[in-house]
Formats: sequence, structure tokens, C-alpha cells
Amino acid sequence: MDILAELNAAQKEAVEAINGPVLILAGPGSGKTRVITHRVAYLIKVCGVSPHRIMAVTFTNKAAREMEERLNNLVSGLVRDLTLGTFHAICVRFLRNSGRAAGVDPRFVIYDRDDQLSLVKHSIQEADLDPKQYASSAIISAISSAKSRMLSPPEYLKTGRSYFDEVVGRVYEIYQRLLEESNALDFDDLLMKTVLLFRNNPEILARYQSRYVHILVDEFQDTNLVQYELIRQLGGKHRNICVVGDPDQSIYSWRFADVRNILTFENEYPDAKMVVLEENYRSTKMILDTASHIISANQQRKPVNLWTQNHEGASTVVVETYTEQEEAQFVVSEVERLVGQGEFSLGDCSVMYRTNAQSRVLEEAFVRYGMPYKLVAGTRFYERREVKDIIAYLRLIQNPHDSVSLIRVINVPQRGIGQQTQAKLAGWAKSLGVSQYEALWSMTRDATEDSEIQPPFNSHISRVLTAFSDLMEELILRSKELKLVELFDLVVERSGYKQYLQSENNWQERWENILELRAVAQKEYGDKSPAESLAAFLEEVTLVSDVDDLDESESTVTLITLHQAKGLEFPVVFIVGMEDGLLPHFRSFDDPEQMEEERRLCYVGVTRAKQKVYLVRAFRRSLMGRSTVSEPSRFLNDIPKHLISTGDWREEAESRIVPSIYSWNKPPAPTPSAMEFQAGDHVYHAQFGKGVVVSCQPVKDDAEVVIAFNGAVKKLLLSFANLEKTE
DNA sequence: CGAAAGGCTCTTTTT
DNA sequence: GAGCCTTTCG
Repeated sequence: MDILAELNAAQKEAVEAINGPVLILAGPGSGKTRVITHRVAYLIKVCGVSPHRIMAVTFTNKAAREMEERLNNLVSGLVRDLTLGTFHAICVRFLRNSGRAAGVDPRFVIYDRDDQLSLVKHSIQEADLDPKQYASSAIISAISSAKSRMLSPPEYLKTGRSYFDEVVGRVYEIYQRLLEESNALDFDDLLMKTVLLFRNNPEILARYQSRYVHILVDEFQDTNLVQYELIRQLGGKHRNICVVGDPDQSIYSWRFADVRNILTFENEYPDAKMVVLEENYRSTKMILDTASHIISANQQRKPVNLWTQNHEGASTVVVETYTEQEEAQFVVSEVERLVGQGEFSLGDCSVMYRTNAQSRVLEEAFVRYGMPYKLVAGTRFYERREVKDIIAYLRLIQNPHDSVSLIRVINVPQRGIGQQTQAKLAGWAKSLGVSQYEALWSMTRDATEDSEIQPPFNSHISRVLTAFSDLMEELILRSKELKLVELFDLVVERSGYKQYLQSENNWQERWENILELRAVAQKEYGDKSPAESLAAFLEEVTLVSDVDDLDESESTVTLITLHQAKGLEFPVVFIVGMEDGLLPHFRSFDDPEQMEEERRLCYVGVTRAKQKVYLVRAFRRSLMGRSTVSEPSRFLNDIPKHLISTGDWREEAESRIVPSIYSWNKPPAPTPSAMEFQAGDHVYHAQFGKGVVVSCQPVKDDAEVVIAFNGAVKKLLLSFANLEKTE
């Protein structure tokens, strides 16, 4: 197979330029992914470069997986040795292997946003600051910003000028100390510690530098300073660095990504070859034209000339509805129409929005119509309470010093270890200069007699604490001989979590989640021992993003935020909430740079579409419970009239929908009796297949059934679900 | 100590 | 409108 055969001239150029730095500016739909995969394949197959010497950085794990798949088709078998993944995943590998030199214990756990939040709250308390006065999220963001610039707490304090900087500096200092005591790294640490490791250990860096002859970075416009530095370090020897990006799609500046990295790259590597990919293979002329008009209004950009050989296509549809409920109804009914005409399938359709909160009303509409959909994110699976609880137990086994996890589960299920006791324990551990777990553990030994500081607990509390310590010791001990899944089961069993869950409400659903987590452990790590798989499993569950789990082959409508949609494509795209205040978001109003980013976000959304774009807005929308009236998004003004079709959808849609099988207002008769179905009944659903009824509750003159289908739990309205009993 | 209830506050986007 | 925190009572 000729690797260059199916590429256009510019793409070929980008693939063949293997010596020296390369900057590829790739417009949406210009075959960027194709270029990267083919370039890697070309290096391996044509140039004979060992995959071991190639590193490819992607923005999401999903992108990495897809690339691996595609590569397997081009150069089967050789892909194993490739260093392929997100910056974060790759840094984890470096730190596990070589982190000791930077003072990183290789058994570290990774703290996600949630863990950060709880740690920052503790830090604020420990700094004797009023937690009500400082938003933890703002402080996290400031700390993250500091780490993106690789400033340590003292360095940060030195550069700070405002009182807020001072506060952040103090919290940062404590926060970092607590992280270290817990042997934990947050997302930013993964990057920063790696760069510091290389900076302070030239011999280690030299090893990696020699190894990586070729480095590729995707979505370069969304890299931050640390990531740039890491690439600079690793590429320092061979200088074969290939970065691919599109300044018009830079939408992560709030995460301290900096488009200027592209400029810096050009300046730092003046010999860099620049390749511009302008031919779009994805969208119709109409869509591309619409998108170009939207993005052209940005001041801070270089003009680009996107073009396509694709056909003209349909006009962009702009629609106004009265409320957000009506907006959702429009989307559902329009999807129904498109699918009914046979032109598109459900899986072809996507609905994109600025904020996660917007998904709820949409979901309600989809549920009401019994139309299958998948929500990317929502309450993210790994952020569910029960899932995090079990993960916390596993983390503690891996690393007992992890204080955030300890605090999370020490009293879940309730063991009579309340706040008072926990505070005493924390204080006591601090005075001993050991982690809380060590303090606990020392109580189980009689060594305390010769200790200066006696445990400050009465005998009852002591017994309860010792019992917990014994439990963890048992789990840690058993973890050495069991398989990962067996350990998982043991944790759920011995911690009393299963029993505890059964006393909670909607425990079935939550139990399902635990089983799903178990399935991940089972699937990926089968019967491996925890020694070889626990760390990998814990990493996976912390570093996954929501798009990672998106399966586009499934035939359901996709609900997704504009940010998450980057890098995806759909035949049909609905962008909802096209209102000033939402898109652009009002938080960006007073900052021209942020406003330009909002515009890019809109551009990203439109350019996801292959065939059809709908820009939908609601006249009235409730935000935070309050009903507000809003103006159409200013971005709509930049689309010339001749590209738009409007028309009164309402009249048309009503005449179409109401008498048909779907009804907006009343469920059609006959309404099946709620009594017909009970928990445990086996049922069949035309779309979802076989399932088991979890619960069935009457609502108004209908009933809401929760059904566990293979792999997914769905809430359906009985009158629409059209269920068949199968037993 | 813990469960329940009421009151408070925000809501952008996420590896 | 929901989640988070505090208060109150058993």
C-alpha cells in the first residue's frame, strides 16, 4: 500500500518533510488527522524509523486510540512501541519510570478537579482564611495558572502584587505541601514535574532526547507553556518536531493554553517548514461559507482561504423559538423529520451547546419522545459519588498516604468517625509529623506507650479508628495476592459499601454504576494482579475525558458541548442557545480576547457539520431559575442573508408532528397502566433491545420506567417506550 | 454522631 | 433549580 497515494499535494508535503521542524496549519476538515497518521506510517514504513523512537501527542485519549487504530491498518503490528497519548498520559509514564530523580514517588496517585477542590478547601482552612470569602474554584484556577508558568509557591509569592495574589500564594504553599504529603499529583503537576525532572537531570533528559527522533503534536494551538517547554526539551537533540494546529480553533485559553505558542515556535525554529492545509473535505460550500463569515469578524487573526470541491449543499437554517423547551422540541421534531425522510440516521445528528446546563432541557425532550440519545458528560461517570468512593478505597490501597481519599471514605459507610474525630486525627497526625494513615496505624501498635504524644481519643473512638485501620491493612495485605477484580469485590464487600448502598435511595442505579466500574476493571485488566494493574486502572479512571467514551457508530443523537465537539464531525449539527449571553457567554463580554474565543467556539461548532447546520435560539430562557429575555447572538449578524433560510418552523412542525405518533402536550391514549410493569420484569424495547425494569412510577396520567438495558440504564416514559414483556 | 431540614450561593468551557 | 453548607434535633 502506497502511503502517499491518497494525499493531496499539501498533505504529501507535510508527510514527507521529515527532517527538521515543521509547522502545519490545518483548517477544519482539511485531513489533519490523516496527515498525522500517514506521517507516522511513512516514518515507520518508508524511512525505517523504529516506532520506539516516535512520540505522538494527541488532545484526547480518544484521538490517541483512533490514531492507533488507523495506524494499525497502515502498518500493522508495529504500533505497540509508539509513545502515543495525551500530554498528561505521556508524562505519567515518564514520572512512573524516572520520577524519583525529581522527588516523585512512583506510586503517586493523580488528583482530579474534585480532589483538588477538597484539598484547596482544607488549605484555605489551614491558612486561617475565611473559606466563604475566597472561591475555591478561583484559587484552583490561579494555582493552575502558576503551575502553567512553572512558578513554585515562593516564586509565585514574589511575583504577586495584589492582595488576592498574596492569598493564593499562601494557599498554594499549603496546597502543595498537602499534595506532597499525600504523594499525589494534580493534572498540572504531571506536566510541571516532568519538565522540572528534565531540567534538573540533564542525563535523564539526554536519554529521552536521544530516543525521540521524531515528535508530533496535534492541536498545538491548545497547548500551554509547560507543554511547549516539554516539547522543546524532548526535541532538543533531533529537532524533528512536527506541530499541527489551527489558530482559529483555539478555545482553551481559560485553561492557560496559549495560541502564541505557534508564533513562538516560528521564532524559535526559523528554519521550520510551514505547510498550510486549506482544502476542506468535510463540509458543503454553504457550511464553509457560513463558518468563514463568522470567523472573519475576528480582528486578531491571519486571513485563511478555505475552499472545498464539495457541492453547494443546503442553506444554514436559523430558527427562533419562544422558550428553551420549545427549542428542544424543535430539535427533536426536526431530527424526527430528517430521519423520517430517510436521508439521515439518528447517529448522523448532533446537538451542541455552550454550557452543560443546557443539556437538561434537551434531554427531557428526548426522553419524552422516546428518541434515543447519548449525552457526552452530564454527570460524568467517574465523578459519581459511589464511583469515586470505591476509587478512593482502591487509591488508599495503592497509596495509604492519600489524605483526600482517606477523608473521603473514613466514614463512608458511617463508622461513627465524625467531623470532630476527623479534625482531631488530622491535628494529631500533624503534630506527629506523619500522614493521617500512619497516625491511625500507629494506634494499632502498642508502640504508643513510648510516644511523647498520646492519641487524643477516648476508648470507644479508639476502637472505631483501629477497626478502620485494620480494615485497610487487611485490604492492603490481600491486594498482594488477589487479582484486581477480586480486590475490587473484596473492597466493596469488606468496607460494607454494598450494604450501605442498599439503605440509600435509588441504590439500584448507583449499584449499577459500581458494576460498570467493575466492568472496566474486568475488561481492561482482567485477571492481572493489582501490583501490575492497580496504578494503571486508577490512572485510566482519572485521566479519561468524556469524549473518550463516545462511540459514534452507535445510532443515537449526540448531545455535546462545543468544547468537547472539537475534532469530531457530524452530518447534521444543531447549535442551540444562539443568544447573546450564552454564545457569546456574558462572562466574556468585557474582554475582547475572550469574545474572539467565543467566536472561535461558534466557528468550531459550525465546521463540525458535513451536510446541514441549524442555528437555534430561544427568545425566553430560564437561567438559574430566573426567566430572562435575550437578544439573538451577535454572531448571527455576520452571516450574510443569502446563506440563511428561516421560515416559520412552528406552523409547519405543528402540522407535521401533533397528529402523528409524537405529541408535545398530551401522551396519546391508550396509556398503559403503570401497574403493568414492576421491578424485575424482563422487557423488550425496539431501539435498546432487551432490558430489566428497575423501577416504575406513576407520573400524571403516565408512568416513568427505569430500565437497565445491556450496558445502559434509561429512563423512559411508558406511553412512548412501547415496551413488550418478554417473560 | 448523624439525619433532616432549611438557607445560602452560584453556574463556562475540562486534560 | 441544584448542590452545598449550616443548623437543629434526636
